[in-house]
Amino acid sequence: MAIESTASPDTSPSAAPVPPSSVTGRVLSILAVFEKSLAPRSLTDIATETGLALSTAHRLVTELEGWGALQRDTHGRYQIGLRLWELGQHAGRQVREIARPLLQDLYSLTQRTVHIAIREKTEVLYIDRIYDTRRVPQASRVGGRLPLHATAVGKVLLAFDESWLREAVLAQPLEGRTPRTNVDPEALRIELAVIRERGYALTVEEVRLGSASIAVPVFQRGGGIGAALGLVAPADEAGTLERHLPAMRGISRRIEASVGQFPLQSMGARKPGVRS
Amino acid sequence: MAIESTASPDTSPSAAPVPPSSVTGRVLSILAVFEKSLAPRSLTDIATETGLALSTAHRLVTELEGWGALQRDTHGRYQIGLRLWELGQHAGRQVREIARPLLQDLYSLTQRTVHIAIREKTEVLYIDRIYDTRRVPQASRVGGRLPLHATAVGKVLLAFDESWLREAVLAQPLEGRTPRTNVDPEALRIELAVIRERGYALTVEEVRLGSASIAVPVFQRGGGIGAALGLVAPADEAGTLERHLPAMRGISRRIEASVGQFPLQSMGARKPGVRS
DNA sequence: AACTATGCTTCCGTTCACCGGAAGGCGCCG
DNA sequence: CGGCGCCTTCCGGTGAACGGAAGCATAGTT
Repeated sequence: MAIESTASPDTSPSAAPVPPSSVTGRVLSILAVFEKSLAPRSLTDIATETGLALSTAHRLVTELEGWGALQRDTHGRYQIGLRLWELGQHAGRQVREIARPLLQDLYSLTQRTVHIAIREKTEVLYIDRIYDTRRVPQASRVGGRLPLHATAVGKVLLAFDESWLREAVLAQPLEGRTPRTNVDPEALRIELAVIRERGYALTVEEVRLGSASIAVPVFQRGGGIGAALGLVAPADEAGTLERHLPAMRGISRRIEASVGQFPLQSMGARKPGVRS
Repeated sequence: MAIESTASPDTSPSAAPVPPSSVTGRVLSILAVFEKSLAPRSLTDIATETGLALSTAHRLVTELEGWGALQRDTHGRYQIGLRLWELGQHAGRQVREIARPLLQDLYSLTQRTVHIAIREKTEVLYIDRIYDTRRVPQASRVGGRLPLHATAVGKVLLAFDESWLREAVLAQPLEGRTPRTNVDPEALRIELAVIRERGYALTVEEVRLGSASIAVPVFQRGGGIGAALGLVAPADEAGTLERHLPAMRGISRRIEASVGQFPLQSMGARKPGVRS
């Protein structure tokens, strides 16, 4: 069962993409083209980026368009279609529908940008967000990813997850997003222990200069962390972010309670070995 | 170019689904299974619902899972995967990112559930929504659809679109969601003319008993309607909904202005014949 | 207006990936 | 223990997919 990883260590970034041998793989590789950027592509672009023959790309793309997985703009270029968007809304739908109103409550309590995120592989994935009216510049967006070690939500997700996972992430090279990002594995290990102890993470300008963030865990019924609830504010508020903790913890409890009856399985990553 | 419509007028609802002949079609039919309900399916379920042989379903589903289009829960059942959700977020991303903060502004001005919707084929598709803290029961959800003729946003979308489209929808059988739904084509035609004249639609208990709704159009730079901005409230507020119109129109203008520079093409449906 | 460039669409004979019946696990329940 | 439901693997025949090439459409150029 060799998984044809799309994140292959391709030596030449712009050349010779290997077209998958199965039709399914080819179709998926067409969809994957749109993961890199949201820019609309011409048929030729798609054929080039996937390594497929033009006529093959044409046939597959036409069928995808007919179904609604892709759609064409006025120039005839292709983009992800609405039907895929709808379909994607189903993934973890309960969680988002439950969390959204509670996120709003948190927003009205704090008047700050708030978001909820989960861990996907070794990155943070932002599930939903309510924006501050003051429009603090954001480093991420809903559906976007950031490294686990640089964000407040990421640190929480890491601190409360299993130790083997934590060590695996710390063992990788850690990207520095700003001069203030903590990229020292040893220092991070200590920081995560502190976070686990006091129950929240606080970062200042580690992901973007000018903004600070605080986050608390959201646990699952069966034990283990399911998500993280975060709040973002201008860096000059960093000293007073802790005052939002009671509200954040209260909302986190309510999310845990509401989500509890649903397994919440769909959103979390499962470990490979499943027993019993 | 016969489009293999999935919404086929299947005589027997639970039996004999015809498996598409192309691999692409089969893959898509597997994804389509999850459009009906968000319930996780076993492999056997998928094979049954698509009409595929078990071994075929197994092969395709395994490949989809490997890529991340599907994922398995603890019982081994399949669901839409996170990678598809992320991908879907790309569809019409600008529009949603631009509209979201403005929707929030409208919410803070009105303190009512507000949403933005577009037309997809002959239905309303809800793009985004901010929920009222009072939790008025909702008939729809983000990513969900409702008939054009029964909702305020739908009526606006219909009223300001081209006449051939309007007539086509009125010619179809019109489903009544509640006893108060207007299902008479002639009466609807008149109502739509009134809506076009005064610039907004108002519905009371047409989609769900106990709730009323008001909506205004959002036009595109190039002319033509792009979306509709709606507000939902308990039915007893029906008489006073018009007081929200200034706020709604103001926000609509701002959405038009912000979206203007982007073509917004991706979200709207295009008519078949494109000239010049 | 004629010409060139670029990109999309259609066609069709060859071939290889897909299909699906069948047989072999695995876990559950009576 | 034996039966059952469900998942996974295997393998030979075959038809759907492949891709080169030719035909169109549209925009840009002399």
